[in-house]
Amino acid sequence: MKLDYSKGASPLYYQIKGFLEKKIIDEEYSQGDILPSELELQETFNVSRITVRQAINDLVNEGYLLRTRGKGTSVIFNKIEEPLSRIMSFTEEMRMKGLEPSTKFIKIDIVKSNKLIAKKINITEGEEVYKIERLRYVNNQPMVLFITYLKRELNLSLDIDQYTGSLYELLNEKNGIVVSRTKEYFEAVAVDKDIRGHLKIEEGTPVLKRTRISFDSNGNNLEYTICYYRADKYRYLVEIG
Amino acid sequence: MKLDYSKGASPLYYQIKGFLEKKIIDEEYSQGDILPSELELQETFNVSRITVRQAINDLVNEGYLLRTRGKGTSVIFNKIEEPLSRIMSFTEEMRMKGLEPSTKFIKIDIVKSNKLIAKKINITEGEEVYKIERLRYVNNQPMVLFITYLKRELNLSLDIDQYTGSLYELLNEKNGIVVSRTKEYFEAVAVDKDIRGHLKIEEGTPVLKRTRISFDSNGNNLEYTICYYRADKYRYLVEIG
DNA sequence: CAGTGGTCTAGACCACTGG
DNA sequence: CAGTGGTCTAGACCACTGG
Repeated sequence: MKLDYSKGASPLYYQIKGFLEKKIIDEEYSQGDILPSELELQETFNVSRITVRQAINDLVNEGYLLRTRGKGTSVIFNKIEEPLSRIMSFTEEMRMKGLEPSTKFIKIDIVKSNKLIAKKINITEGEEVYKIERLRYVNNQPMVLFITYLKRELNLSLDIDQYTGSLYELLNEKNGIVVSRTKEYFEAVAVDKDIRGHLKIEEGTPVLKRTRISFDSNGNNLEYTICYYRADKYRYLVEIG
Repeated sequence: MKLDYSKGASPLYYQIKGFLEKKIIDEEYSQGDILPSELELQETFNVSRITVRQAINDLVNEGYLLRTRGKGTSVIFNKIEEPLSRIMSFTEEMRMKGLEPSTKFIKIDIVKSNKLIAKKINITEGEEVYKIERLRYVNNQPMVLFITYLKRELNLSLDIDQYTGSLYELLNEKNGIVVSRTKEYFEAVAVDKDIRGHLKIEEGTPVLKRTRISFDSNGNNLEYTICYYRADKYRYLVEIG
């Protein structure tokens, strides 16, 4: 196998990683299979052992591979079928299921933070924050109401047409922010008349409440969101490990 | 700094990792701080750069550190306050909060699997499985009802006294099984009279239903558990990233 | 025993950061 | 510019696995 040594090409280990990753996803190597040994891979690609190991290490850390001394490196699972735990937006999640979500009700305001909000996004009580409310539909049925608080320093547009799609995509494009860690709480609750109205549910219908705090890659918490899901239409999937 | 070079000692990189980890947890290095450079650490410990990097890489992968070329390696967060996403049993979780859970109602049976159970733990419909029901209390209040299905091949004891503590700890001790990946669904539901009775709640009280499939390190799914949480007493925390 | 991954050394050149 | 982490080489010895 020839690697690309030209200027500007990806690092060698990265090319090897991609080569192996593709074989795993294509199931040329499938669950339980033993990969070629490090020595074989060294000879195949004509690189040093450390370079091979760097490629394999990455795949181990991403949950594809398991190394066992004396035995070899085997495939734990094939990612396409069983994705790893990651941070996914509602939009992404629905698209993965082949559904296109729409947004029916949007409000964006600048409000003074109360004690709870201030604590959640690490500002002083009373400081102004953005409050965005979005009601998201799938297949013409209300699915979830999001109430999001964001730091004022993000300098967001007050044009509601900006907020019809994924908020995470927007933050990424406009502010270069990547959400890299979240903390989420799950509760089952009864909700008030206002929220019932938005979700079109009867009194007494249980609602899944999810509260999320997000952090960017520098560890700054930037978002506090409360989500109310119609529990009869939706269940929330989390994968860990 | 002197490392332990005696026979049977931990690897050098592991000792260095522990040294750095301790300083992070003790907040000698706290959020945002820049660690000593790789060169400095090499000299401090009198090891090669690769050894230093191996220690740092582990800490990066565990979410403690962030490397930036040209700048240095900085602390993203201090684990004690904000634990990473990991798989935790109910017992562990409560102990972390300083509470000791107890188990009030236990039943273990061998039953024939229906279609759903068979699919979830990857066996043929009708094959026998263990069904374990456990009602867990905290502070003398019912908190959660677990209904767990496990593969027959695990050869479990039918002695209910075995199941008063953490099931995961038991599987680890008796069968050498480590749960390394899970898939969990969250829903808000209303529950039947039976479950309401166990949880001591009124009709109409929303309940948080959590469904979990666990996989061991070889990717075998071994457990299917349905959990009903008293939503008024409990909220479930998930951390990702 | 041969083969595997685990650990480690002593170097090298590079791209990026900040002053 | 000096200092940082990113990539890479060519070796070495080791512990563990399975036949």
